[in-house]
Amino acid sequence: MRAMSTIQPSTHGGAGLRIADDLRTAILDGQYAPGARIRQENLADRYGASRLPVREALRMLEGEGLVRLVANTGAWVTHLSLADCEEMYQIRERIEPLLLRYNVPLLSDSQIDRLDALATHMEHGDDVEHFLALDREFHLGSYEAAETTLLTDTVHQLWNRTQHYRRAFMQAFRPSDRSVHHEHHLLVAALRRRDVDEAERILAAHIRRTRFELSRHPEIFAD
Amino acid sequence: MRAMSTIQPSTHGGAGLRIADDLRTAILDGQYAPGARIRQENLADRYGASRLPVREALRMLEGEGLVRLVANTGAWVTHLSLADCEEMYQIRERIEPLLLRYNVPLLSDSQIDRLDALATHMEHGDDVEHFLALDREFHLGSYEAAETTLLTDTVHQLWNRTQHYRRAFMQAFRPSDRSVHHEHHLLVAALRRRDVDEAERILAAHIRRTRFELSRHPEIFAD
DNA sequence: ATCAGCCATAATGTATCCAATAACAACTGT
DNA sequence: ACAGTTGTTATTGGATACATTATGGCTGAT
Repeated sequence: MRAMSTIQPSTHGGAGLRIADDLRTAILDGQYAPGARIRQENLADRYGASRLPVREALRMLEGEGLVRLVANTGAWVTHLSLADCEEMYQIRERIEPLLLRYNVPLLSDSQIDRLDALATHMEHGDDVEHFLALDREFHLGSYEAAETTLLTDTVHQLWNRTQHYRRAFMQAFRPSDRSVHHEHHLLVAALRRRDVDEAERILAAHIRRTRFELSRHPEIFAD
Repeated sequence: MRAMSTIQPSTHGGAGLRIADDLRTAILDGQYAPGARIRQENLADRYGASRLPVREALRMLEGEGLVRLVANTGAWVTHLSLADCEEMYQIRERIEPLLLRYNVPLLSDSQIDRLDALATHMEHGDDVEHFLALDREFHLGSYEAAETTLLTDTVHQLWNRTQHYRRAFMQAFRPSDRSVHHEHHLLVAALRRRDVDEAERILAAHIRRTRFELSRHPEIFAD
């Protein structure tokens, strides 16, 4: 009846998934802040569906760590503590190099060219959202060649779960430090040489350095 | 009508969770083989509930990777390929040492005593199920001291997702090789010395060796 | 005899309705 | 005035009923 604006339920059997996809995007875009309450009925009529597929969507996103569900109480966008976030960065530091290792021999020259262009493009321009998008595209792009499934999914989830705090950090501090870009270019160079071990080292250091920077600004995680 | 034996629905608001816990246990116990179809209605009247909480439970287990859901089609116990399993072992090889690192300084002497006893107990006795349970208790027990959340959960999930293939491997081959036990004892010794780096190395090697053994028996993953 | 297409059946997806829980506010008693 | 309690309301949890989709068997034609 209402909210038929967005989409008509022409396709049966994927409502929960569609809602989950949309809600995920909304959370990652920052339209929902961590800790924000999610009301089932709101989503239900926003998507012109009943609360049932909404609940399924929430369960899916709970599995991805983006949403926290409490029985008989409600749903909230997951809120991370600094300790949680550091944990995730430590995990990333260990498994992203592994994922990169899978990819190094498989990345095409043109894919590497694209990464190069992204790294360069990222250096110029001062819009936070733009930087976040390019940075994400750069790193996840370097993982696109291999057909790993679980590993790729895990890394994507880690990026999603920390997305908001990356944004908060960038918005608050806009580091003048150019290390990020140097590391990106070094990484591209190592990829060109197909130097797996060095690529792993650079990436691990890149993530570790980011973790240190985050740790120095615990106020981002203040409730 | 039946199955009111187990629990009366006195508690409102946790049915999905209860079903998920039960089903998870059943899958890990081997009562459901990988690839087995899961019928919503079956579970529904087994647990004396409607299909609705069953679906929630399935979504939860899907998030944990134990179940695969296809829209309009059904649910199956997740089936892993050898490549998938190797991926998981490679991830384990990288992050379990990290989790162990968190724990080494926090494990109490009595906890280490218990690990020691488990390692010894595991050596004698030839029941596969018993070995699996003790091995799991040993390793996950060595991760119980730290209050890491995401990392601990991830490791538990990896253990759960590979549980069936560990069982299949042990049932099929019962390795006469005693390396497992030597590694366990070496690990306990390193923990006693609070030698973090060495403990990490031993654990990584332990997991890596297991991965190699698995790789030599692809027939376990034959459909 | 084999394969394509159709139909019947069984299982899943969704909406609506009702029950139960929890948060909140007003009230009463000390 | 304050705290404990009770009632009210908004929100979530679950069951039943119905729509929709996939699947397996059957029929018929080539």
